[in-house]
Amino acid sequence: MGTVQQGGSGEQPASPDDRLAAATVDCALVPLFRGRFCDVLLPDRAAVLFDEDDVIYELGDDDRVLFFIRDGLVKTGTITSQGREIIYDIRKSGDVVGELCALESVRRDRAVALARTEAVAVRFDEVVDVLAGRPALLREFTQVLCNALSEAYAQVNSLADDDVMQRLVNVLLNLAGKFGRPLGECVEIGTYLTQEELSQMVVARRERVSTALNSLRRRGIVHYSPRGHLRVDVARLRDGA
Amino acid sequence: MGTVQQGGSGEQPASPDDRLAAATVDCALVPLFRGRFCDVLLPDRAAVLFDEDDVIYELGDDDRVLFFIRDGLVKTGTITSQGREIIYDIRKSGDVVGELCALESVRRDRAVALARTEAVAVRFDEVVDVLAGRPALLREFTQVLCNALSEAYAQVNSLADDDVMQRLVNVLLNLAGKFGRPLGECVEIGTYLTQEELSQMVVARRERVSTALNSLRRRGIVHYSPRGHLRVDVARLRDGA
DNA sequence: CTTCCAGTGTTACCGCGGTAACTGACCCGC
DNA sequence: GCGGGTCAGTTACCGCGGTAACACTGGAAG
Repeated sequence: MGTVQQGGSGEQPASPDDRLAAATVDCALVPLFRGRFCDVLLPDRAAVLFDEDDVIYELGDDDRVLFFIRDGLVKTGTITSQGREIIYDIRKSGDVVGELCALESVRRDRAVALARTEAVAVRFDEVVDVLAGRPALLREFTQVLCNALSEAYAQVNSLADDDVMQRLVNVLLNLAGKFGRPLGECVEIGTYLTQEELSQMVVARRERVSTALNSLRRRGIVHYSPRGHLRVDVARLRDGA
Repeated sequence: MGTVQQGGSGEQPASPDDRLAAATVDCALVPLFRGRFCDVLLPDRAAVLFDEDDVIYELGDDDRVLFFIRDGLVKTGTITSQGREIIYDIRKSGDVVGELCALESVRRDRAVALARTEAVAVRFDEVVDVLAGRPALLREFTQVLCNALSEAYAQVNSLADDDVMQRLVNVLLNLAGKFGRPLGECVEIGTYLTQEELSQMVVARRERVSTALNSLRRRGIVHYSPRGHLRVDVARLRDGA
């Protein structure tokens, strides 16, 4: 369940120039590393490695720890009392995971690596200590929380008045925004997700997502690219709904 | 839409002793005033008065302001693209409202007074300034955000695998926990909510909530008290679901 | 008193989507 | 090659809950 490695080095390039370049790219892409969060909080810390399907934390765990993703892909979600898995969000390099631990000692969500992931674990107490006295960082951290809250509310709204097709469209647009690379008319979603996983984001049966997806394919709005990656026509997706 | 009155005084008792007593009661009851938040942030500020049905802030507003409720009752929620109103939460004396404004300049939720409400408005910037350097307050504020997030996720879970009856039971248990006063075997929910409002919390049609509620009444789990207030048998409600 | 209306209670209809039960494609290890 | 496992695609059935269209009540306003 995750191998400890020495912080700072790891899979980063070795030479100072390379490291600077990598850092610049990171900071351009990501919300939390941008505001010097990494500079203040993360240097000289042990990173943890997770393989695909490794559980980062589980429902009911009582570690009050946040994970700052250096590299990789993580799903956050839960398993309902009836055993149904739901995915709240998918997070990538530069995002935080586990922010809900600020609430109580026992976790009400879970996080699982969807690919090999390198993350830095920081105790909630330490985060608070660092945040106090650094208004800029505090602002950023608050934004992270509010962003999650806002997306959760959006999910509730969507469940309230969208049908499965519309919810799927929402999920695809989100994914295209987060993981999309432009590719001709379309945007290719750079991460492979099974229909099962898609359906857990849509909150519907896999079968429904399958037929909805094929309906979009028949209309030429969605394509499968070679390695099973989805290619979506964002414009038509957006006004088709 | 809200009358400005001089902060600190208002409807509070005048003598020092009375004010201390009132403060003690407040602090015993409520999450945010408890931790000296009020002492640091709220003295000498103008309070705003809202009548029933006054809008505190609306979808699309761009004021980045949090409201600390001194007294009253406020619903937060939204109106979906299809015109359906949804209630995310109901907040009372001691709670904060408008925390989502940390995210962007335009509000994605709305808040409406359900009863005469007295609240202190504080710009988000100021909140950040006060929070910086006060870890205890920072912790509390983070808790407020995480609590909202956690409840939003719970709502998603509930929408994913509970039927209307179970969702209604959840809502009633929440209300009993927040606004309940013990009364014999039962707990009386101290605030009057129309079935329409209940249905907006349950996220279902009013008609369904009406029949579900009466089903609970016939089973003796829920009663109407004189002024239309609900009296619920928390124990049976909990294990009935 | 009567009128009006917000809130409540109920019921028939029907469509969306969960359930179940398959088939088929592809990949991996033996 | 063959068998097993994971993922994808499809369809018939049927139940929950949205829709619509009512009737009833109590309080407020005239």
